[in-house]
Amino acid sequence: MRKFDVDNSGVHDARFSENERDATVRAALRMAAKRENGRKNDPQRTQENILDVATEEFTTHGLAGGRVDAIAEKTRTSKRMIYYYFGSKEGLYLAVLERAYRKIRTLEEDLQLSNLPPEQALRVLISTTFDHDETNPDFVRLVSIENIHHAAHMLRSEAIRDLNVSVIETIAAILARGVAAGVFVRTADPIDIHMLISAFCFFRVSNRYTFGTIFRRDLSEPATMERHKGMIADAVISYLKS
Amino acid sequence: MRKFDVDNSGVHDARFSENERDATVRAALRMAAKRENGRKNDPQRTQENILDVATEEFTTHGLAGGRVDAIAEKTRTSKRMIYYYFGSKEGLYLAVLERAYRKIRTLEEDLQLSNLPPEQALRVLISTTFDHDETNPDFVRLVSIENIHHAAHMLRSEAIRDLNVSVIETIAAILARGVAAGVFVRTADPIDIHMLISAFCFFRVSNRYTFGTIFRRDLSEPATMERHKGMIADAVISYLKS
DNA sequence: CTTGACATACTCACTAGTTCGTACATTTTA
DNA sequence: TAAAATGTACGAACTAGTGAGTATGTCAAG
Repeated sequence: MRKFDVDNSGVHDARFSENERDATVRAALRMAAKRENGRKNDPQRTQENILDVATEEFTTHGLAGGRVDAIAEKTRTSKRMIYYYFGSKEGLYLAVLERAYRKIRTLEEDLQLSNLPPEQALRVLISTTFDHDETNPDFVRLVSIENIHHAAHMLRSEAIRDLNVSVIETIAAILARGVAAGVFVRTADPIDIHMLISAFCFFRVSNRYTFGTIFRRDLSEPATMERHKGMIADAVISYLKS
Repeated sequence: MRKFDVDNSGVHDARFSENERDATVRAALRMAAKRENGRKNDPQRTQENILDVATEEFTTHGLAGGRVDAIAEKTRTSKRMIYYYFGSKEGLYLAVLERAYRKIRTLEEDLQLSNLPPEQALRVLISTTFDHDETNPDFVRLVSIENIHHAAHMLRSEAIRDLNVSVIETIAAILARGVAAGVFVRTADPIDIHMLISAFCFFRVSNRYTFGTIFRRDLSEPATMERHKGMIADAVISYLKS
């Protein structure tokens, strides 16, 4: 039997209150002791398990292509539980999407860029964005899927919308400092710059298969990755300096 | 009897060979005359009609999300005809994909760039790519969908694979001329440059909805478009000059 | 510290509706 | 009249979702 680690750090913040979490942690410890005999009630683990499997299913087959039955089969639990916890296929998909976004927020949060010189700060930011997309293909695919569906589910989730805004502020600050210091000569819109960076990093992952097929090039090769990382950074910076 | 061949050598070639096109044009004219009374056999028009509707359906709902019955209802004809001509839902999807690619090839074919100075040639090429993605959101969406399906259908179609290669040759020539003339100082890989350009142009369209939702910005606004077009061109050129 | 009532977590089997695909009949064209 | 093109109706399989009952854990009262 497979064991699932119940690590999930920030995940339950939204769904469970502090009190409830304590209760659940205690419960989990109790559970851990007598794991091998018959049924155990472990809602947290069950939900995480469902979300893990659902993420895999939706990212490989899309929302419409993903099968609830297929998800159910791969979980430790049953289809009935999926509906018990998430209400519907769409509800499950939304939960998957939100969890993916939440996971990212924690990563993006602290990057001490304000004490670095502007150009270096920007390079670090670009490198971070690049690595982020590279190491989170699931997230990239979910966003692609969302776009096919006209971002319909995203619209319903404020949690997701009020995200990325901090990145823009970070970029705006770097650009302002750069111009003030005379390192950058161009005054650019921070959202545009974010898009220039994000487009390249995202595309490398989202279009990996078609691009790879057409040009017979493996974009996940380390050497290619490093070259691309350098290229996007140089392109953005030379743009701001020209 | 079914017209659809398993190896589909017959269907697509026949539909687009020069000889038959003339024949069909003549037929179409004949048809046009007596359009209002009862059923007319017009296979070409029927197929085109199905492909138009199917493109719309697949680009809005994806491959799995697209419904054959929905397509059939919106056509001038019946579901039976879809299977008669395309064999299966996947066959139809593949035909849609191939037609989209074919449409693009004709557009990309002749761009007389070799007699323009390198920098200007590159600007024209970038502008063309930009406009292309902008005016062909269907194509962009189909490619996105293909990536979700790991480019599985693209692999089966050589027609599609042997495309874009000409763009690379064009870029390679421009870069070589630029370096020779001393306008560009950096020797870059043409495929990388193509990716830098394509990523931005593609992303603007493919991620229009999520990006628009998060940053509350309409990417299809003319002013925004022009600014972006200038930005990607400047970024690429300043990169090559640095 | 036991009991039993209650809430939560969970199981099993089932269904209503959808969806791709086809058998069969018919009409048009060459 | 043969072959190609088309319309109608239907079915088998799949798929999202549910009804109804069971197990487990909690907690308060005896």
